[in-house]
Amino acid sequence: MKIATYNVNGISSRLPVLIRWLNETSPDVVCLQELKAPQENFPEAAINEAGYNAIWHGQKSWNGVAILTRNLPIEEICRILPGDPEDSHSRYMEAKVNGIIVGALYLPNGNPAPGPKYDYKLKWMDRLTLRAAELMSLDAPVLLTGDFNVIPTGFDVYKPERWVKDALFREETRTAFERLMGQGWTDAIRKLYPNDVVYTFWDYFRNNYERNAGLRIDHFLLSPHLINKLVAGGVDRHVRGWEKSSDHAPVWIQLNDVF
DNA sequence: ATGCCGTGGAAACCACGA
Repeated sequence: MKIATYNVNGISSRLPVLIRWLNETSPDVVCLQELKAPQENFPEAAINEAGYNAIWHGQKSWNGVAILTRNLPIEEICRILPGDPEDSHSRYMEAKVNGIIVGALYLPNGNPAPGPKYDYKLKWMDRLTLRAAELMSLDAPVLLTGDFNVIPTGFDVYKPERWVKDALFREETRTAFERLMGQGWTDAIRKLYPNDVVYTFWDYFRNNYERNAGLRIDHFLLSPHLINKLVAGGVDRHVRGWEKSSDHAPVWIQLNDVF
């Protein structure tokens, strides 16, 4: 089973690129972030026509997440991250697909830091860590994936010294991420490529993609049950070079789907 | 060190992203 994550940066503007990539790579499960569309404007017909079922949680202007599957039923578990009834952002969906619990997330950016947006990010990470602990305690195959807006280490960014005060890389962010990982999650892409520079995002300006001045912020966290099922993974880097591309590239893993 | 680009929504600029 091939599972992918893709921050599309606006599904309306990205639809041709998304469909082209789906046709080219045929992932079985796709988690999308930054739909930037209200619930009623999700292009369900076009997604269905490409061969995918979808559940989504939209929001006007910002955020928005979706889970797509090809020939697999989706059993929705929830569409908000538990822990804060005041939080109105569409940033989390959870569903069971093919026996795996998939937590699909768009973690807050948090800039400028410090400030209220950074406080929100850290609180959101605390809530995610609580939910992740609950999922871990189920002793079931669980996958947390999406745009984490966290650069785990200095090896995951071009010129880390420029990012030490940024919400994606500052010490509190990395500490919070390490606390989550300490529950026993495995960073699938880093496990597959322990010694390679891997980026999943390149800013639109300053020819960052052409210069490979990127970040690795889109991740797959595997619960222990899935570690031995991981057979491959990578970044569909070339998609970032297409016309009208997102600033993120799709990232994917392949799991040996015997349960 | 920086929003230089891109998107959406409202309004012909601004918020937001990372």
